[in-house]
Amino acid sequence: MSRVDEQVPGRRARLRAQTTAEIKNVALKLMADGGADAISLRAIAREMGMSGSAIYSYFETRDALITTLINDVYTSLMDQVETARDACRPDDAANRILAWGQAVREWALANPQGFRLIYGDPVAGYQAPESGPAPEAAKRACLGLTGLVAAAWSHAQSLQAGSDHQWSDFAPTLVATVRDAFPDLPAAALALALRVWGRMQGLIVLEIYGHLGPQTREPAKLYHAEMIDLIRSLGLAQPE
Amino acid sequence: MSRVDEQVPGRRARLRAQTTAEIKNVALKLMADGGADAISLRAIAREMGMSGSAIYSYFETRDALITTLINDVYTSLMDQVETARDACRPDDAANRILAWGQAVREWALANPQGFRLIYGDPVAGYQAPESGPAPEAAKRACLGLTGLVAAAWSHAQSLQAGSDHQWSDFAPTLVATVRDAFPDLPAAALALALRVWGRMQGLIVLEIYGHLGPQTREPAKLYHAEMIDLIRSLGLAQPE
DNA sequence: CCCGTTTCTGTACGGCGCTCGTTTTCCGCG
DNA sequence: CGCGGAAAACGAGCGCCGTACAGAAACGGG
Repeated sequence: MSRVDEQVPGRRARLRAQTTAEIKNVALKLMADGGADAISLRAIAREMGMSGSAIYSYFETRDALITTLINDVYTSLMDQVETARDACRPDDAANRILAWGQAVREWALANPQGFRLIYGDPVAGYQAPESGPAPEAAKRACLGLTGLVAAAWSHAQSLQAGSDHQWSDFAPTLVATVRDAFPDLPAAALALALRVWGRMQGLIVLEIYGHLGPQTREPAKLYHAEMIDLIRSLGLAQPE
Repeated sequence: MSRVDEQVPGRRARLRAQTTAEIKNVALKLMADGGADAISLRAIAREMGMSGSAIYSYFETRDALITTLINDVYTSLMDQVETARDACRPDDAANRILAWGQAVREWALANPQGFRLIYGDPVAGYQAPESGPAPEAAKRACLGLTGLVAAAWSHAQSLQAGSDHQWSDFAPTLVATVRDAFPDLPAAALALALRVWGRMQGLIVLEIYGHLGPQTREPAKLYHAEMIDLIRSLGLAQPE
């Protein structure tokens, strides 16, 4: 009830936020060279010039730090991907798909360890939480792709015969979100979105984990061809 | 020069092989529940009732053990996949592709930690060796897929316009093997094979690493649909 | 100014990979 | 049979790690 009343953050809280941010930055630096396993609380503390156990004032456990990192990194990936998509005109479905895919790949190449953190084995015995920003980001990914598919659905629909997907095949919350955003879209379109997701990730994962490198010198060309084929398989005219 | 003469392996060597095998089996068991990071030399030794440092008579380092495991596991995967493929008649290109893809997925679901070991971050700071059984198995995968593509090439060729792949885009040893096995195949077909690889892996990776589970209850249906679409995109008639 | 909360420190425990000097085991040869 | 020597196993120790805990220090609101 002081004059300044709710100077909401408070000096103490500001310092705390700053230290928390520094911990995360150092952790990201350690991860960038050395992988997720190189993220050690003691190393972070050493780098910051404080005692190892002091970190525990900011993160209850190493897993908690990793979880936070995953949330941050996943969110940053999705931000960048959505930005790239939105740089194309909304009615240019083909180029929006291409932009999405290439944005994912470029982000992955720029942040390989971050990509591994999100999509790979993040850390020993780590269990992905049921909810939180990371699953939220995964849903953004899946939903964004659904949007891309929705824009192409009038062309793609006729090519999706043969598989009989039900709404009950999917997670209720995802279904709710999708049906809210795209009321007229059938379950088959959501299935197609998930398949598109897998198709965009496949080559990237192989590349990031070093399985493609020994086979080809032109992974970018390969990925581009795959995206073109994907666009064609959705019944869209090829871009450019 | 005893009566048994050259009982070539020798009793000692047999014991050694047996112990080596036991170490690997215990390691696989530890990996099956707990992931690759749960493979600790001390835990293996404890399980086997011997001193921790004794393991070093059999494996120079933990990474050496992991490398051996990767080789074994990767080879077993490829054996199983090739067996599944060969259960289809050679001229039934579509079903051979389907069999290949589903064999990979089923193996992955049966050995998720093994799959992570091969295609994910196997272990802290682990660097894939340049040569050895594991890259060899990767080449088998890639080459096997090339065979599938080759069988479909007469149908697929016309659909691969637009991308200009050169032989020089690929690893020389891979090119040599491919051109030896399929002399008439162009570079574009090899590119297609790599793309098919990525396409088969994409959904599996998402599923194994738990990104698909929260979204759908029917990953098998999804994967099957993807394989059907893949087959269609190669210009083949859909199976059964 | 002072009390309570927050933050930080040092120490400790157990587990890890790995090294090294020592001891045990046991094959193969004379 | 006995023995020499190689292979294998041991155990202590080093430096890491995550984590727990008790006490000291810093600090902000009353």
